Amino acid sequence: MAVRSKEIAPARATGRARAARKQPAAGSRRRAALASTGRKGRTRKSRSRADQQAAIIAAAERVFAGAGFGGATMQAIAAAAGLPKPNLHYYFGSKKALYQAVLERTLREWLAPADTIVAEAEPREALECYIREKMRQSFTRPYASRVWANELLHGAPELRGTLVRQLRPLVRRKAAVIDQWIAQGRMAPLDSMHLFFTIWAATQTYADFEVQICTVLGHDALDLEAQARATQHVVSLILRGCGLV
Amino acid sequence: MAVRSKEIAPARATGRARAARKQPAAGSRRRAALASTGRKGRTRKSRSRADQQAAIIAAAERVFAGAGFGGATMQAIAAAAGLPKPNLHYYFGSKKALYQAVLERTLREWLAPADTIVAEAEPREALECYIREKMRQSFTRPYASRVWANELLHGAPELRGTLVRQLRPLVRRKAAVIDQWIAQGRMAPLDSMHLFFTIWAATQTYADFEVQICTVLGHDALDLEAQARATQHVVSLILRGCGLV
DNA sequence: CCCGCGATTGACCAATTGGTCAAATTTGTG
DNA sequence: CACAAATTTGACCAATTGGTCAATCGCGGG
Repeated sequence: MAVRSKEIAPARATGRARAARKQPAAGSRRRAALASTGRKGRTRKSRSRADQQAAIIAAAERVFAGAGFGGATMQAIAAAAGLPKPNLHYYFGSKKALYQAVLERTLREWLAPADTIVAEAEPREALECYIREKMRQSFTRPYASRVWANELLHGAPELRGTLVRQLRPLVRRKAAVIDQWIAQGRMAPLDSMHLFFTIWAATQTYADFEVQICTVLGHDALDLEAQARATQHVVSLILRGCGLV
Repeated sequence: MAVRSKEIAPARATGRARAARKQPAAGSRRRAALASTGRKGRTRKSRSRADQQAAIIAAAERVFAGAGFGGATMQAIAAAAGLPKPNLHYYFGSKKALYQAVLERTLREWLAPADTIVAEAEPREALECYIREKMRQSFTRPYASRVWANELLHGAPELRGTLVRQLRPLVRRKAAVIDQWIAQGRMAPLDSMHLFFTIWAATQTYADFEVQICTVLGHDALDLEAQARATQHVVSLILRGCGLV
């Protein structure tokens, strides 16, 4: 039943024509953004665009976190954002592009807390601050953490480059700071890069595997008190593990 | 060659009849399994069946780990197992059932290492042994860990019940042992349940987020030496964190 | 007041997906 | 050997999915 009467509709606009049409949209988006920052006041138009994009990204983050890239549907994201599906394509072109926009936003937040780790700081204070900030992120933005975790879990096909270009150099820099502290005898000798892996794991587990933790603890969700308790546990366990009393 | 003399077979078995037809298969499967254990020797048939199922589960584990439940396709699993797609349905009925079979297998391995944590044991030795076993699992069966992680990440829709019925009681029992050790002054005071969360996180991160770790370390994969180094790091950090020198 | 352009939308594909079926083929057994 | 049950397989289907498109809407500038 393969052959049908479809042999009539041939070349029309297919393939690369789409991409060509889509790029202009992206172009004008960038233009609009520039205009809103540079010119007198953000016009209603560009503001609406930025808002719309932010709303879509927020909705997409929730849906991707809940179902993974493969399990999420543009339909579901559109519904979560309260928009018809073609709007998503209007703003982001494709599912993958939208996904990357979500990941990009996450990366920035993910890297930020490491700022506290600098050679001039006091080791104990710097690490405690870093861990607390990571814990705070896990509790306040669990969806972002889950999208990130999901991507890594599946081999990070969309951001291998980013890991190499941004995460890796950052970690090496921060690990050097810790090595310096160790050399000065200010903390126990340990593998500084692995220390980061452990801190990430110990903190993000509260976002990524929240169900497991809540189930084991017998809570419905982690209230502020439970969050404080978890934070205190992670901080003291790791600080003691680092020989920082 | 497609349409043929099929117009003869009409209303026959359709709709709910399917499920009915599939159940018998499952029934006979169980029967066969019993026969193979109870009777003289495993017959060629039942062994073949068990082998086939094991092969399918192994293939499914890889594919689910790499793409999540939503991203994995029965086609891909069939290809990975070297079988035509209908065979998967013959053995497991549906994608979800196959997924649950994979999860079930994982759970058993997941729970096993905790056996070392008993009141009679020496805290330091028991915990070290537990952590090392968890690390070993991460390195030898990363796909299983990822399937499990993926499921938790997305809210564990398929195994909430299992978490409540099996994981939770187990953890409570083991946490009680640790609390006892703490009460006896044999290790630093800390929250025993959260200690488990941290150990799980710190160990499984090497399976779940392997890409991230390899990228940061600049390795292609973690060779035996790197594995030993990671294990040593986690063991000593956590033991020191527990006040076990 | 109207014009132009970006934003919105419903209707619509082609491709893929999970799942089915009936016809073969293999296997164990009386 | 013959028969029935178990297994394998290619062809097929309905539903869903990512993505498209032409028609429309609405607002700000002339």
